[in-house]
Amino acid sequence: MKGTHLGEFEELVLLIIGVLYPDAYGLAIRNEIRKQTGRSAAIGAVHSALSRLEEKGFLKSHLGDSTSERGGRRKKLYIITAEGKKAVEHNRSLRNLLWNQIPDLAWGHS
Amino acid sequence: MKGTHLGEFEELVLLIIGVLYPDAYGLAIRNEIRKQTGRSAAIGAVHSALSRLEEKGFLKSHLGDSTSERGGRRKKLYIITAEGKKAVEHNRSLRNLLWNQIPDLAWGHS
DNA sequence: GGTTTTTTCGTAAATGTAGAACAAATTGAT
DNA sequence: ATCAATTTGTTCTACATTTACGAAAAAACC
Repeated sequence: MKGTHLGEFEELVLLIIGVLYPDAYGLAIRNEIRKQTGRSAAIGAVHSALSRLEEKGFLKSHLGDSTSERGGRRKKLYIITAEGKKAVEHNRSLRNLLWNQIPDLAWGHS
Repeated sequence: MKGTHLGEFEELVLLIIGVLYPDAYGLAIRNEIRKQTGRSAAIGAVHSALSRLEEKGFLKSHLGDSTSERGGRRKKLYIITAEGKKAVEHNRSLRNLLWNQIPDLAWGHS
């Protein structure tokens, strides 16, 4: 499955980076995940997902300006690549396709 | 992450089971995945996802009729539970929420 | 017994989780 | 001005869960 698919957490991170554009970096992503989903991801989890996504070509990174205000290391900012967009859209349309083929009866058995 | 989240492949399997209702079982699921997505999943991968989904309470299984025609073991048929439905819908609405917050500019950098 | 269909089992690889260790930038004290 | 303390952020290391693959075992029919 290497390199080809988007894991569940990876996809979440990719979407969050879109929401945060253009100021998406590790800690901000972690905070936005908590804010939007209530899920508390460890910082290491976020960064390892980021590395994998960049390896796969779904993200690109660059260092932020050094003109920060209050101390702290420079941010590593991430943006979505064309490949990343394609992957997210592919997932989205596939799920919609399947969703529409599911008969009402299939839902909700106890 | 145990028990709480729906992995990427697990979610796909869950949707396919809906599409196949009420005749979803291991091999049929494998074939439908190939048909709908072009992705060729190993039979073992499908069954291990099924086991986990059932453990998590997202699926329920029962053995199919023994009135088969040509030899072959009895099928283990799967249907989605109310919990399973809830999980899929939760994922769906969360993604839509995020999707709608992504500005156009965020997409498609090379 | 032999064949067919399907599930179960064992092992390996990729992804997800977690937090400590390390690094760089600012602040404040001397 | 220099240096330690603080703050903010990333990298590293270890382990758990999920996904992948295919051989082996089961069950049904001839």
